[in-house]
Amino acid sequence: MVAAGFKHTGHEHPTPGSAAVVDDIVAQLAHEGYRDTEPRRLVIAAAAAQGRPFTAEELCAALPCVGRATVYRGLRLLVETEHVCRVLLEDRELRYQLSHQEHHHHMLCAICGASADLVDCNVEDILRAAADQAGFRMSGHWLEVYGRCGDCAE
Amino acid sequence: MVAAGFKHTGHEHPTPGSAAVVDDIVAQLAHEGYRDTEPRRLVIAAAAAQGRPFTAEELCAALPCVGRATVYRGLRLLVETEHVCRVLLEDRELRYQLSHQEHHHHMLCAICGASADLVDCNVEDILRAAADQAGFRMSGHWLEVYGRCGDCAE
DNA sequence: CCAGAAAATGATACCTAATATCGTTATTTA
DNA sequence: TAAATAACGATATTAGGTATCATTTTCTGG
Repeated sequence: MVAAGFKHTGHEHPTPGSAAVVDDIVAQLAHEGYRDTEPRRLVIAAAAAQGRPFTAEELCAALPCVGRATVYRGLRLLVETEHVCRVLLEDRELRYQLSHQEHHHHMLCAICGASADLVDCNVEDILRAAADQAGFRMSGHWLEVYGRCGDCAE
Repeated sequence: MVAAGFKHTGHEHPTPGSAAVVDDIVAQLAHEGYRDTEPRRLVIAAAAAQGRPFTAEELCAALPCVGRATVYRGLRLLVETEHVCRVLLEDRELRYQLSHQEHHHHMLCAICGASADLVDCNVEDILRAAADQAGFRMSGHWLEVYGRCGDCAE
């Protein structure tokens, strides 16, 4: 999963995939006033269990005992609270992924669907400067990078 | 439309909005084997008449005499032949715009919806380098920049 | 610990954007 | 100018996601 040569910084969860991740996120949500519910925990656990970016529908399928609307609501909440980030495939399919970093972008493998976080690339500054040149004040951006991961590059 | 300080390079169409733009594109399409049809011309003309990025539905509404499917097909063809580019809003709404450049990105105004082309920003190189670091071979990317245009910055 | 307030849930209806189907029409070209 | 085929358009269908709302669960304060 973790490609060689990239770093993790801050905002880490305990050993990914473990129940501790769920507890951790639930605790942070509680701190913001969101209740600790069983369906919500299931959504978080399922999200954490995915090896790579997943769709909302995949999560629904993985959680037949949780209502569709609840899965979608759960994902939305996790995105808003920045525990999950959204990634956009080349065909505009929307996928989700547990977030490990503050702010970052993704490299997505077109073959196997794996993702790697791109950190410490100062794209923002360059974009802001380019925007300035066009007379715009930049407030946000959407960036995805596509390619092949080391394993699929053959 | 054209914000101060950005350039147009290559792949230009004649005076935007004019019938010449339509003839120009139709001619290029003909060269690639696509037929010159009335509905297709209407789609191109309508696209060229838009002042800012537009949705497929907006074009359908602007062309009540052209079938929905034809509008969508026409747009798809124009995107494939790179006469039209797709832009993605922050809410993932897909819009289209006549393309004026070879390859470029867009700055989108969150207030008025205007767009400006970002050219000559060497983001690609930086991304490719960052991808390399993550062990990925980059093949493409999706980038949109959001903010406020000069007029809406107040 | 219990009751009430509020939040969350889940079944389902609905919506929107887009594609697929397929018989008909228009455009080429030989 | 006729045959081949590309394109069209009406419509059905799909996919992804949101809205509704009655019911259930969670939390809080007494």
